[in-house]
Amino acid sequence: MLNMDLFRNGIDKIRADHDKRGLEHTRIDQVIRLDDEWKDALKQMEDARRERNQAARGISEAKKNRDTAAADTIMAEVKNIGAKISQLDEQANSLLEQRDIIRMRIPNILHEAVPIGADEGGNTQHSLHGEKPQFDFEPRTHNELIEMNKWVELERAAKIAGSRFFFLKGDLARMELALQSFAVDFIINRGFTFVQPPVMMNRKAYEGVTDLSDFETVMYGITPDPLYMIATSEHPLTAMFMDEIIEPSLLPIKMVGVSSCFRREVGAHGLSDKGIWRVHQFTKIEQIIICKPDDSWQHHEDLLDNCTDLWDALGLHYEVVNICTGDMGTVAARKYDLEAWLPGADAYKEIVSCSNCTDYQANRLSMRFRTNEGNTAVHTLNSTAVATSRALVAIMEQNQLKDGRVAVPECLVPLMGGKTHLEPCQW
RNA sequence: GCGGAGAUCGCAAAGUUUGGUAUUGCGCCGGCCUUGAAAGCCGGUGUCGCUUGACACGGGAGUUCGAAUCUCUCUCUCCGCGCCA
Repeated sequence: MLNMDLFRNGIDKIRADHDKRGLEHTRIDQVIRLDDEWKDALKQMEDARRERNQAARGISEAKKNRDTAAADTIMAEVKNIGAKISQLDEQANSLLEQRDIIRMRIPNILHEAVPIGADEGGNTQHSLHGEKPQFDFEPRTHNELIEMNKWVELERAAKIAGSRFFFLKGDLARMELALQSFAVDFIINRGFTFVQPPVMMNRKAYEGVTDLSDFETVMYGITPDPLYMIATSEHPLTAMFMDEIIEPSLLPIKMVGVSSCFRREVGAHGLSDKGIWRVHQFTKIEQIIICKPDDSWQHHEDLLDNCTDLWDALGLHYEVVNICTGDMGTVAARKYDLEAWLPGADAYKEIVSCSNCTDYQANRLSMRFRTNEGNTAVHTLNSTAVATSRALVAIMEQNQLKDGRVAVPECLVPLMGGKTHLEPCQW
């Protein structure tokens, strides 16, 4: 959510950003109009309240002087003022609520370096890492590999949970655990604190960190308690400091989280989504930074460096993509994706997303720190380190051998008891 | 799940019995003093509107001219009991 000050004193910035995104200005105008109406209503209500307060003081004074008659006179005068106040109060609250419902839907101000484009076709390449693996045989898709090696059970998972769930088995499951451990250690070594979050959140906290439409398409709600399963540990870790004034000496707060992630994936279809690429539940290691506004763009680059160093260590071939205006979404001001080469699919596909959300989440969550000029909203950043299911897909496809086995990335071998290749599961 | 105690400005506390419009200490910021610093003294230090103001004592509702204070309700924390990986 954008700060109201920007609507009152920096409206040109918002309009320019909408132009860049190709959006109509309707919502901006609505927010400004509702803000003016709210201020009028607020003023009226405050006048009425002031009247009431003065009367109350008069009564207090009169009673102290044992002047019951004077007290009764004033009480009779202000008898009905309460009803008037609550009516004005209701009106003001309603206007404020309307204003902020619309304000919540206005996207963040983009960084100037964000390329302009209508959709993902407008994304630009930032850098290319590693080399495309060459095969002297026809490379298999990860779906073929998990089936021939019996590493994943989709049908039995569908039987007990539903489609897009999976059992991981044998060496592939073991490598999943090794990946978690490797990624967490890797990010800890960059000065991040390891944090394991709750995997459910209440509605209020969740509205602070995500696009409202996600409640319909992404999040699982819980019965009977009004909670939501987290779609990523970004959400609890960012909302962790909700409603707090953070000690400046604590900033920047750097966290690496690991959690199961739950996504409904409503509307997602397609052959390329078969297998474990797009699923309802997966594990993700996530980097989070909460910092002062002046530092956030440097931190954004640092997060990306952590990612590229980590994926370089895994020895995989991928490109870094600069996300364009049309592909950006509401919350981020700038976003890099890592896209891994999948020889089976003959395409680069998303494995990491690295965002600077500036003060957009912090405004909604009311997360601030002290400065000489008063309390100021912090900036929040998040980046995948590794989403294990997708990392497994990339490793399987890029490291596959002619016989269908898969070479374990060197950095993971010590975490797999010295095992250098994934062997088929017996059943 | 049961019983008890609690939630007051960044932190710590008073005020709640008896309703009259939020106080103190620490921390932080600024000023005075000083060669500089500390100490000391003075002022400031939640939110919104900004011109005098309004709001804020965990959230919401109620009683009242007026609620931190009384009533109801929800949430969370602590202690004890029960259950449990």
